[in-house]
Amino acid sequence: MLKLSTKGQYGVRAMFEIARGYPENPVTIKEISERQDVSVAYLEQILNKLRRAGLIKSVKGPGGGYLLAAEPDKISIAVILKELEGPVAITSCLDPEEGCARVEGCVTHLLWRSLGAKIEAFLETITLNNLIEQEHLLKGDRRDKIYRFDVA
Amino acid sequence: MLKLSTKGQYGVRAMFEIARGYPENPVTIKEISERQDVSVAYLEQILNKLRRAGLIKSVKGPGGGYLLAAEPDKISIAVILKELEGPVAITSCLDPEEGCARVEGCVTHLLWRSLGAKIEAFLETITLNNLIEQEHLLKGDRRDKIYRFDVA
DNA sequence: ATAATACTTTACTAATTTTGTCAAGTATTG
DNA sequence: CAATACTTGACAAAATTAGTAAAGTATTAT
Ligand code: FES
Ligand code: FES
Repeated sequence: MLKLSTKGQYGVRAMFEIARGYPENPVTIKEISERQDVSVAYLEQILNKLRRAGLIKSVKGPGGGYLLAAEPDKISIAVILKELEGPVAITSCLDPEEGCARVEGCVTHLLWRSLGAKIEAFLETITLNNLIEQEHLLKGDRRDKIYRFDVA
Repeated sequence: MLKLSTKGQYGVRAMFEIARGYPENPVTIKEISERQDVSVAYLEQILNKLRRAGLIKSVKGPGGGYLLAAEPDKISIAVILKELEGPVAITSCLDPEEGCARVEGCVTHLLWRSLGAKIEAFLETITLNNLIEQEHLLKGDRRDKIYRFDVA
């Protein structure tokens, strides 16, 4: 339950690859495709959304590619996912575009709202920079010190 | 993003109605259907799963219906949702039945795992009893004291 | 007994969402 | 001016969701 679509997952992984080129090194779709094992055509779709949202910039022509539009520690996972999958909305009653007539007096409504808020708050605390830090730890030998995103 | 299916939502709402009959008053599918606005046929499907999972008991014949199999404060939302929608698995890589070959060295994997763990932990703290408490507050006038499931 | 109540099970299907592919562009630079 | 690389929109197969339908079985009040 509570699955994330591949679009969101691939999007975060693509942003991570682009973040590795920050601040001067444009990363091509082809590179992202090879490193993250996602088709070029699908990535085009995803990166277009992210560019229109202003999260990345593109550089055309030979030597071109994608660049982060802000510092890696200023871009949260929450922002990326929201662009690709819309706001966190556990139930359609909570979706800004849908709503529900039963909200008043609905016992579960506040529960789902609270869960959504918790998820959002968590994803807002994680940035691309955290992913880069995480990678350094994964590549190093300090297994005992791996940063596990707060998992106890 | 991160939507819950209607099955899960309706399931929790149905369990809430059954909890109101605890410990001696069987609640019929028809009653649940009317109060929660879900078709009888669909509820049959949902309640069957929950019964097979041992969360509720059924009493046949006139005067029959469904009863909670345990105390309302012993049944968490997490348990209900797991029966109806399977385990929390933000990505298919985390799904016990699927897995992923890239797990080693995957930067985002721990992130999704951590998020899933947080969601699960939260849902485990909420019980049917909490929903009943919440209803009392909603019906009362103490708007200032509404229990909001921890939303700040 | 038996009729009424109420749960049980399986099968099926329409609608939606997801997960992509494809093709024909446009822009930039060496 | 050719190669590189982004850009856009249309389209479709596959999977999932959200139900409906029908034909049961079990129990009890009368
Ligand atoms: S059913 Fe929509 S808010 Fe509860
Ligand atoms: S892609 Fe499967 S674990 Fe990261």
